[in-house]
Amino acid sequence: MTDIAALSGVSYQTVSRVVNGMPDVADTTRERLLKIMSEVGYRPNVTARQLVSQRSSVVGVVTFGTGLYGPTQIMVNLEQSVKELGWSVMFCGIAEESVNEIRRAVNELCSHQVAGVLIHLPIQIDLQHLKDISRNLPLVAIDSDFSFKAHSVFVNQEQGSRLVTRHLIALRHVRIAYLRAPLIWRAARLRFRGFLKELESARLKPGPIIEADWSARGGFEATKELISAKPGEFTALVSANDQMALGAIRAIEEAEIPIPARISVAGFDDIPEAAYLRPPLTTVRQDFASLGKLSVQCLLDQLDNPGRAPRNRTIRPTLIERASTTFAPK
Amino acid sequence: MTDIAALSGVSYQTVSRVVNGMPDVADTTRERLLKIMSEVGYRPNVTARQLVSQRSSVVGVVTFGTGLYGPTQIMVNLEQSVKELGWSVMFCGIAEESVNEIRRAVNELCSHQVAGVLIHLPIQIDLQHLKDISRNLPLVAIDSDFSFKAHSVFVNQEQGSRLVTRHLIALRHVRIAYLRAPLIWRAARLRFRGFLKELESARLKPGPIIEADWSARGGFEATKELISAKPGEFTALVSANDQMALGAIRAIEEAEIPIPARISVAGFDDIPEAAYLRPPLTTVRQDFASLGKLSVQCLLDQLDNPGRAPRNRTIRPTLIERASTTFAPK
DNA sequence: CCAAAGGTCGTGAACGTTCACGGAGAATTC
DNA sequence: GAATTCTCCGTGAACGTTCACGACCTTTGG
Repeated sequence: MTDIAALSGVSYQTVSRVVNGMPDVADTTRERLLKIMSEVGYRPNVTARQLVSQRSSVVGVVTFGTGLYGPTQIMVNLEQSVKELGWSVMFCGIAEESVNEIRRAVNELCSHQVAGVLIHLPIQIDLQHLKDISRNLPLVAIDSDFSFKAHSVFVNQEQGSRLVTRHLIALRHVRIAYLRAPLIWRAARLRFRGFLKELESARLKPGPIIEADWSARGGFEATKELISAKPGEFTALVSANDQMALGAIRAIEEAEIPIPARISVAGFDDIPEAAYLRPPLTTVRQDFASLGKLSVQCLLDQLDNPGRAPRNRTIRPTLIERASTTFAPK
Repeated sequence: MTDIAALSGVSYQTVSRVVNGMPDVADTTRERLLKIMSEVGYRPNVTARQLVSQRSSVVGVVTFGTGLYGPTQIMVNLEQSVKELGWSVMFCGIAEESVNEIRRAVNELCSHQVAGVLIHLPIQIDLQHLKDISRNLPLVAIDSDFSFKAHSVFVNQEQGSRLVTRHLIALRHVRIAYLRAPLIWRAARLRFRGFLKELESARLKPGPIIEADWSARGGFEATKELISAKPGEFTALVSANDQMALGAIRAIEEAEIPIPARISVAGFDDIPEAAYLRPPLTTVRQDFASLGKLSVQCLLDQLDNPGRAPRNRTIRPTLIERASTTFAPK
């Protein structure tokens, strides 16, 4: 900046004014400076700016479970939403599911002077100790449980699960099995609970419950075992996500049971492939784009009026009916 | 830092030494300072450190096409590899496929004083103008074509495509159709070329060529049309990725043509679901983890010895044989 | 007992900005 | 014609670090 100033015979302050598009500078000098800057290839140093102004246009994102569809989707959409704002985003993945790792991640982001942190923590962890970390650090929890009050954006997982369960009940299914994911995962817990609750309000007993690790492979193995252990004990299977549903479908068809004629199958997530599986998968869609936008907006709100009490926003998922579910067999 | 110094009665320099784990400070004072720092919750300001030391431990990543399997996978694995280094990563997605957008992205990252840039540019763009931008900015091109010499890491897409084509030829297929992706995509072009080359070296003529947009939906539509237009003109179909292969499979089965008995199908990518499709998909696997590691390592090399001539590293994909391919029908 | 060496700590300057001022000249007002 | 306002620009200080250097005190060697 001083170089530019020297080069054009004005003071650094004037250069600063031009860079930031502030008033109080003659049009002629402004254009002259702009020209020189683009010739030299001047790039303002955001780092120095942050240092002195004590403000930042970078938001930190901490995520876990990248590799899974949901977390990845969230990551990508957050980046998108932040970019639309003209800000930058700094990611910090965590390796293991420990409080210390999270603390480390938040600390790292704070060291980089981020304006705020978006944190997506899909697993159950005792977060009491995080409370002090977040003291006067703007923070938005995305679809995560925090033991203390924090601004948050949720997808109503339970509601989504109820939708799909209700759909099957409406199709006169009575014995509905559930393929759940490990309950340390928040989404796994809530989806499972929604399933149970909806059954209860229809005065139905849950069918057999099995568990796998979100993957197609896991869903395949678990379902295969279920079929050989308790054949004919259910007419529908709800899976906690689409990948496991895919594995389940494969296991069921290997046992030569027709889908959906004898067994209906439903998933959760609406991965892009879901419509082209065979049969096309009935599932629940979460609007990740809105989730991203809402989260960023929530963070911005917090930056504008810091004192405000934590607010929750919730996104309702929608049921996508396809051919993998039909009326219960007689 | 000055606060810590005042609090413990030493100079800021001593505090700095403790923070950075440098020698020349007595064990007693070191422990005392460490204690005070953890009590107060002191976090070093990376921003200020960067400013004065003119060094940075942040690498920038610019990507395009998030949402697709490959780009997303690369993004996630890069984050992982950078983290293992103890560094941080700043992402910068680009909205449209223009040179200006890319320039903007690189500029933004430079403004943030990143140590170097990893750039994954899966589409064909005239990058002449980028040359000046990258002047003495360490840069690694990931599976991207740069018109000027840059350090790069590639996946041998062509080779992968040849592998799968050779596999089908070995199964005595003679009329092999190809479902390609739009040729502005680098991977689409190379995979298609590999297909053609392998056929040529076996003195075979390519079967019908169709095109779609990487998606299951696109693959479905294109294949459906192909079947109705030219029924029986091919005994195998190679797809440029797994999602399109999935769509193709669905279209073929809707036409009641058995897979692989009458038509063999192969994909590319080995998405986690590929093994659980029906039939399980023969495909080509790219090792994204290695790609990430190699890229970061390449960037580091460049930081250590700046003057060195650009080097290329290549990753060989591997063929994954599954049940969707078999001998050509008589 | 003195000089050299080693261990421990402090001082001033710099990094590239922004912020709160203040000042010179031109234009306007009464 | 003097006082006021407005337009444009510059100065000093600060942000939280690191770096190069120097100073003091203790130990070691002859």
